[in-house]
Amino acid sequence: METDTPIVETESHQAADAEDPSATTRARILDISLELFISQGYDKTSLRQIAEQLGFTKAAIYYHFASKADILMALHMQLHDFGREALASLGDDPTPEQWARLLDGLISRMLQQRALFILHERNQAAIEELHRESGALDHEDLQARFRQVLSNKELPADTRVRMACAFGSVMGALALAGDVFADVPSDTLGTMVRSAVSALLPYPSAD
Amino acid sequence: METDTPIVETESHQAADAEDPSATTRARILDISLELFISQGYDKTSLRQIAEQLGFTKAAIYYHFASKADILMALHMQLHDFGREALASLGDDPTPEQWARLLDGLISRMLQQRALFILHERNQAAIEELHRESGALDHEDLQARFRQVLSNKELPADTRVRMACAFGSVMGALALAGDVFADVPSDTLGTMVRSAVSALLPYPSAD
DNA sequence: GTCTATATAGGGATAGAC
DNA sequence: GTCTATCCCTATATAGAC
Repeated sequence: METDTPIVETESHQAADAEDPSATTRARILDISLELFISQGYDKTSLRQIAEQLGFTKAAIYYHFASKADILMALHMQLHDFGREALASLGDDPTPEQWARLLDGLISRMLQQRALFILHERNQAAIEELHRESGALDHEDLQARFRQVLSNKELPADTRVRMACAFGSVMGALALAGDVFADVPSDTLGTMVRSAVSALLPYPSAD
Repeated sequence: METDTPIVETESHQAADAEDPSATTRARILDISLELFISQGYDKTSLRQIAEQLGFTKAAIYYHFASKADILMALHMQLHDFGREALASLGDDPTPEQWARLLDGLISRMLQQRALFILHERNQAAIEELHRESGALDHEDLQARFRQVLSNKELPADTRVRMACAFGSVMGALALAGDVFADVPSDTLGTMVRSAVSALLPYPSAD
């Protein structure tokens, strides 16, 4: 399956400086879970299986996470933080120009974090359930924000569709990076996708 | 969730002329399953739940399908047939021009059948497992064919990336049709997506 | 063709020893 | 922080009545 390029990067080690063993274990759990959740799906992945790859048993995981859903939530939050930060620069109804610039600036970091995006694409149902159960905590969600931007009726329909296509282009390339595009260096791929985005949303770049 | 536009169209009623009750029930099972597999995911959807919506019980489903996986397989085959037919016109290593034309001709039918595409996007893991277990029966798979086309090293990398972006654009619009783009008529949406594809792969259309 | 009842298995989660 | 043992629940699938 993923024999060529590893999809999973090292996780952002939360608040751990270097040697905190518990944080390291936590990160290992997230790493392995991310990989399994992508390749097998969240539901088909059992805690027993995760524990097996870690080298210890199912129950040990409960020391680090309250539940299986909690692991998914932690991974979800990594993407959420990524998106929150990215969308912060956008107003309530961004212009397609702003949208193009946003994608342009994000692409290389999206490529680095592509496992998180693929996780979401392939486990939307599980993540939606997560939201339902958590009640919308403080959870102004990324996806909701995303839909809001693309729903903006101030913009002509064809522009909104182009914005969706631009995002779809990025996701399409992302999904194939390290697989069909394993031969293309990440930087190069980023440049090419940026070119595609500007072909879809042809606005002059000011600076 | 899907309160606005129903994602699921009426299924192709296999070999049933009109009144064959068993074929109708079969189609109903597929309809309901498709809807549930998309909204909840394949794994989280139980046969009990499907039967509930049908108005009878779990065991009755086994009269029409040998297993739960069989239902997914039937749905998968609908997309497979769609794709087989579509890709038939392509040679082994199509030019980007042929690719653009293919997408162009396919978009409106893809929009009609978008539930099948979304099913695949959101249940890739389950479908891959299906393939593993079925052994590759006669199964020259759609996805493999797809990767093959985009892996063609005869083409420059940027062209291949553009082809992937074009497909991603279609999928991106597809995923949002009836949701964010519920206000855009299907025909109009199709036209806009076609325009996006030709912006990504700008080749003159001959006929 | 649809039902009830049941066999069987596996997963999530908890308790408590070390 | 990791282990064993166990509880409880739900799911697939089968057998057999109607």
